[in-house]
Amino acid sequence: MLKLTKKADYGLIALKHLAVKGASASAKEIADTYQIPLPLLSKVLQKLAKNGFLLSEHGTHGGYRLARGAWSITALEVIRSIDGPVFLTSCFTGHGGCNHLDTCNVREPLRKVHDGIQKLLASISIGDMAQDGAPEAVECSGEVSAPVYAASPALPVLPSL
Amino acid sequence: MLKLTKKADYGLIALKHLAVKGASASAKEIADTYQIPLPLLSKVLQKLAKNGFLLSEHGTHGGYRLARGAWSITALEVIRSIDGPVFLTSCFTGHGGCNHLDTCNVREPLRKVHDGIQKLLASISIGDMAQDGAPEAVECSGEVSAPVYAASPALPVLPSL
DNA sequence: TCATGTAGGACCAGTTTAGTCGTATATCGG
DNA sequence: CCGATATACGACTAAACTGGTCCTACATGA
Repeated sequence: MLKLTKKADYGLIALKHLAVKGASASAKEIADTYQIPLPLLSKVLQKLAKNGFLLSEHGTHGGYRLARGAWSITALEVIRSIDGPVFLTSCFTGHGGCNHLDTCNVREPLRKVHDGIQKLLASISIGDMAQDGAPEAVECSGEVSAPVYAASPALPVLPSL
Repeated sequence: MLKLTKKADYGLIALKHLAVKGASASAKEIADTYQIPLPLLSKVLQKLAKNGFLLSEHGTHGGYRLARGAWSITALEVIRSIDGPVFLTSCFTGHGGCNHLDTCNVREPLRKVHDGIQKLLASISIGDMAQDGAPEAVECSGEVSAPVYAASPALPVLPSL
């Protein structure tokens, strides 16, 4: 089905909210604003905090705020942080999930698509989303073997795959 | 998790197999070659046949063969035919799955990613995959004919998006 | 007629998703 | 200190999806 989970969606929503606001916000505030179940959003935020995207503050006027610059957080990182590794097929899990490596005939072509999707996700940052305008970086040429993606100003370092 | 289902995977494998072989093949042949459970592959092939990608032939020497030129079948079509519509988020299902359209702040940015992925998938055809790194160790039944595609010209079908 | 093939519905176990609940803990305003 | 407000986190559940099996019906060629 190739779709994002709601958790990842919620994570992106929350991060963009914080980026736009430019200050800290409580989970409740975000949950109320976007009609997200509070306990569910809390878990997402906790995971984002644990992975270094957010700083959390307890107490009466606590909440979350961005731990890094919005431009340095990519959608790929966020999704991977919440949903785990992003794979186009189970072949790419690395731990030999594919039992017929010698016979499979679609792995290499699919890897190209896979890489393209990753680049695409890595080319959009929370900062891009926060200014709501088109990053217009998302330009996809038809040629997969030679994809030309105009990357965001500063393409951040990807965590090791 | 953003990953392809095995069914879609199997569909692509089968289509590429048929494109490379250039002749018809039975579900059993394909299933044996790639270690795919036969009944599962059968369902995928039936769906592909019903959607106009394959022609089926009953009987002793029956099987499936491509109904269209390999270069005119895109990965996007195949995946969509097997797994249903491809959506990045549930917001894009069209039938108003998203209940807070006015407040959601990530829809437009995500739509760009969504479109990019669709273009990427639409830019790869079975023909592309068939001529990719072809291991050519395909030594199935009898003849090893030079792969001849129905549609000769390299006509990269560009997405209309 | 029989082996071999497709067509397709019913069923099932395991996993994932989305979400709830309960409880512990930290911080601030009184 | 007290209590309101916040995060932290594990256990639990219902529903959906995935991957797969089983069974029957039907078509075709030798």
